[in-house]
Amino acid sequence: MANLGCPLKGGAGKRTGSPINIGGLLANLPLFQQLRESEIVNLAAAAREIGLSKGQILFQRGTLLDGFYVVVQGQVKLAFSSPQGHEKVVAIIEPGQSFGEAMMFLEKPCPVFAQALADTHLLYIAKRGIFAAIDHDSAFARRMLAGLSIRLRSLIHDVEDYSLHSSTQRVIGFLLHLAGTPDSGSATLELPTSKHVIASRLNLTPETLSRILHDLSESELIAVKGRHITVLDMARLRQFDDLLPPSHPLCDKSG
Amino acid sequence: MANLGCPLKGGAGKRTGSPINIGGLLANLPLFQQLRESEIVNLAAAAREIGLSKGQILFQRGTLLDGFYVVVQGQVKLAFSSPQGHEKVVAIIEPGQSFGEAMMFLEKPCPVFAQALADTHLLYIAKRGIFAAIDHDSAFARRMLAGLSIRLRSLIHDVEDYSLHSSTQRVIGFLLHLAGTPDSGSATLELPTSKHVIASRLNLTPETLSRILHDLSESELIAVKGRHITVLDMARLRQFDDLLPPSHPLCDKSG
DNA sequence: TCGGAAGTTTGATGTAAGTCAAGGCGCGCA
DNA sequence: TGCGCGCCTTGACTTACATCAAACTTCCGA
Repeated sequence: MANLGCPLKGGAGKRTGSPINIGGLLANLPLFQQLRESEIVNLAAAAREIGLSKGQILFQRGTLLDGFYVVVQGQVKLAFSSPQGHEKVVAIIEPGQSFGEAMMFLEKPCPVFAQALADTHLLYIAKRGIFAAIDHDSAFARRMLAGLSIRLRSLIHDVEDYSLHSSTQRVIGFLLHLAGTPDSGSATLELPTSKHVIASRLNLTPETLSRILHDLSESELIAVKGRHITVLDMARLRQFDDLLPPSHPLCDKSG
Repeated sequence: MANLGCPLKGGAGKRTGSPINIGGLLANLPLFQQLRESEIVNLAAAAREIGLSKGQILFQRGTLLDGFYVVVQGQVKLAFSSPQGHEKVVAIIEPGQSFGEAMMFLEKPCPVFAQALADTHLLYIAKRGIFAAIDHDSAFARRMLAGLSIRLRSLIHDVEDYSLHSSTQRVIGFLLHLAGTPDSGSATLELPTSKHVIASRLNLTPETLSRILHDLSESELIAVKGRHITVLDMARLRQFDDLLPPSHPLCDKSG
């Protein structure tokens, strides 16, 4: 097991104010937790640091990725934009999460663009490092496969959400997700970014999101204070989700 | 390179009328094309044949998959159903294509169910066979990763389609996809299954699909005869796609 | 402390697509 | 040959959500 505190220095001197420990960061990531120290060293050699300031574009749609990215600090959004200037956020990447693996393996133009939502600190890991790790260690290959599978499953979840659930149900799902484990009682949470971005992530307009949060407040299911939201009763909020459709008696074929 | 015509017989005698050559089938699949013959033999040992009749359910949502499936003949749909009895088709799997890999790697309940759209002949390949191949051959692992990446990319495409394109645009995209390569002139195509299923795949109701096809016919962009559709002018149909949004001048911020 | 830009809310209105309900068409089967 | 049953189409109506426009809030920098 790689020593998390090992004093590896990232490649040659990069443009970093603080001399950050690339190996240590890598070893902390879920994907790389079980790598041997020597393998971490190799990966670190294929990695470099990237700093982005808020709003900066990392890559545009159509870019060929020769590696993938890990967020160390900050936040990155993946989105596509329509010719009409509309924008749809596909994912919000938080520290510890990675993105771009699939497009790295595919060697096809990336269908989304990536933009920093805040000042952000990334690691870029070149393809060769990953391929070496795969060749070295089939367990690593399996973990990589599991990683992509998780991504796939969450995309399928999104598709289900968009096609089968109402906008209110999507918002509730999102809130429950943010609130995390507590199955009942109240929970408090903080929206990870602006409501504008979250609305897009949920496939709705800021106006609609605002109205839905308002309605949920009126029903005393949640309390909203800026980005701070309190779920007053997890169980009741979850029910509300199931409760909505019946009000529109659609294909109830019972006779 | 594996001999496509090699006289491998599938494991012990299965419930097959025709004694089908599992090894040969496997060797033909994109995923397994570059495997050595010995590896094909191993995979074949982990595989078995499955026959489904039209309408039969292969597995329900929530099933744990201990392997994945390859369609040899026929057609399988992957879909989820809402509590209200609605159904959303995620994918239509054609001969030569596979499904279930991601959920096999994840070891989590499958979020969709699988149902045969026609009498269908499948191969089931147990996890152990794939894991052995991965351990044996890192190039195979890479191909598996590329395979999942393709799947991921096409799901992202779906998400883009659902969130950014109108229903007419989605239908046009689908038709262009089916029509294939010809960049201009006319092309003829056959819908792969009933309009009901295709509508669901495109996230719209049968009524809406019917109306859209009608409108496209009226505009003399296509001609519809049952499941048989002729795209009269590929280029013009593609344009129509771009042409639609301007008719609804939305966020054009030019002064 | 003020000013102003960005983010958010609220209200009035529009519309794409869904729903409901008949009716037509094609096709297998008697 | 004609009957009956799915599949598809057509029309009238509904609705969830988007759009447009304007006011309000927050927060930061001068």
